[in-house]
Amino acid sequence: MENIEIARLLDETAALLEIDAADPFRVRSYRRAAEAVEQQTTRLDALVASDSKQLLSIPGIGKGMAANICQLVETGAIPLRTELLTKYKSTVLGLLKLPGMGPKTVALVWSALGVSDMDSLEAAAREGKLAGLPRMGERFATKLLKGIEDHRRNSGRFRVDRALDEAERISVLIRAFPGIDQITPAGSLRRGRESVGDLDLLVTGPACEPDVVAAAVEHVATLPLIDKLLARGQNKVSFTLRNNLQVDVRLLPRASYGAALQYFTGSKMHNVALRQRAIKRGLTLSEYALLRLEDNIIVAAASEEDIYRALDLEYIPPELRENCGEIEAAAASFLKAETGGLPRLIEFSDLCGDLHMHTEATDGRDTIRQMAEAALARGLAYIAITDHSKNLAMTNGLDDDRALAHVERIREVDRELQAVHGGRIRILPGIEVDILADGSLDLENSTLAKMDIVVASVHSHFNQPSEEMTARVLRALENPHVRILGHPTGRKILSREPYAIDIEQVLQRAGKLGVAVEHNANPARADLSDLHLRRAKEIGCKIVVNTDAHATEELDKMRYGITQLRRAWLTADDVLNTLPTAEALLARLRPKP
DNA sequence: GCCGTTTTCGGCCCGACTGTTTTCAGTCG
Repeated sequence: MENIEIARLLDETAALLEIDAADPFRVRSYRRAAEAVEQQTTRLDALVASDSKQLLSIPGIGKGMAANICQLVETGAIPLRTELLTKYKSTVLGLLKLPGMGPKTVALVWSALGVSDMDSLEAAAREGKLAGLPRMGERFATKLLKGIEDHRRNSGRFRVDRALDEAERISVLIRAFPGIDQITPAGSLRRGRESVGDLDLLVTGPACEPDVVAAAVEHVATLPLIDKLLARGQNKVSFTLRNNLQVDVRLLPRASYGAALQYFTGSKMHNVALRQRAIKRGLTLSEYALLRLEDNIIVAAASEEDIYRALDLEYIPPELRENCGEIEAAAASFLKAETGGLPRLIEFSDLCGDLHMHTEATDGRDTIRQMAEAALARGLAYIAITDHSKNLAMTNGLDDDRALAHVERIREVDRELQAVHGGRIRILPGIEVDILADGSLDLENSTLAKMDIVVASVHSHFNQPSEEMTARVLRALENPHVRILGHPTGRKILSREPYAIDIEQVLQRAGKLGVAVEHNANPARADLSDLHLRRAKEIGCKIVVNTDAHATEELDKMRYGITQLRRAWLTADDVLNTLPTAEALLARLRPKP
């Protein structure tokens, strides 16, 4: 059983307990355990089999929860969850996803009307049956029906690049109001998640001071791109766009901007842990300020740095704020401890090369030269041109003859550009070969021998048995010409479909063989999640972050990749294409046979 | 159910908004 599945079942148990009006702190402990499980880089089912006592070393997991996890792994069920499901149908959990429907309300419609799923809730609302219940007037029913409609239309999350585009579009409109200095996207977007559920925008400037903020709020609440206005308070406006992305805008005075930024960046669990830390120090942290409890004196509020420092912590980069060890590490850094401190995370400027891109020779749009010059303009020192091989016929993939001719062209352009740019950009000849069903590659080894960079990729992951696909990749890694495993999981970030490949096995093998594992920086296809990347680092895999660019402007996608590497706690030393020259990089990859 | 410079019991994060409440519970982030 995958960790994500264990986490899901623990989280469901928490939701059911909540509907059952259980002790809220017990509910919280199940939630906390679910979060902790989701963050683990090693598989808990393996841990249960080998040494289940190790579960207790995970923060948030005590004796009771460890027993739950053991039973779950061994029998596939948590007794408490099973018991609650005899009382409530599992479809009630879906009701919690509707706006305005929390555990109390779900329990109420269940006990009063026998409503246990979305269809019957919708019917009850339409027939006016909700009106007899406390706190459920006509407006509640209207809102609920809209919520059900929206949920059916679009209940998914948004890709980070799309959310960033929307943030920019909205920011331009808000900035048109006089007295707005700064607009910062917060929430999961600032933490660098690959998808976001909603968009948090924090706004500050003279127009956001308490005595004048009403006018700015009015400006935001009447923006032309608003589809539905959801809420409007003294300094907050919530709305949805036509694509159903929810946007929360908060207008805040300069003096408390740091506290607000910290608060709304989250994550929730990070904030909870931080506030617990504050209380232990006689302080209290809110979105307005860090206050001393005894006399309400403001200790810090204007900047995030001030707040972390006042809590005896080194500044924690947003990407790490998931409450999975960053607070302990920041405390160690603050105390200048020898070990266990925060790492200096990789930055965009650390990257020196991109080893996976396509040209017009196959399904790319631009030429070898254009790609190289675009890379140079972005500060890179080397690239590999890795067009598709023949098996991908729809991309005009290269057969052996064309691939060999392409190598010659690449070397020729490399020589030309060395003359023009004095060797500031190098182009390595390469190929992205397809891994066939039997694990062989679709070009001759004699062809691959001419390439500096051979990226092996599986291009049809889905609807295939996992064992077969895993075996296929492992066999391909045995080919000594392969130096990079291309987008190994082939996953789609917005669908939660299970991976077609056993990542653990593949990473283990890749690490042993010294094959680089590429992290594809295209946000639509971020192939290794941050957790997989952490695991890859633990195993000692050589990690390469690439764009798989099909046009010059796609090289900019490297920024998303960097964010995700930072989320995985990676430093420049963990990533191979931070090495300054092509020669240094090639020396660290598996030697050519 | 977890946890411990408040250790084996008694705590456990904070504030705003909504609807319909005439004083606040429930939801949300």
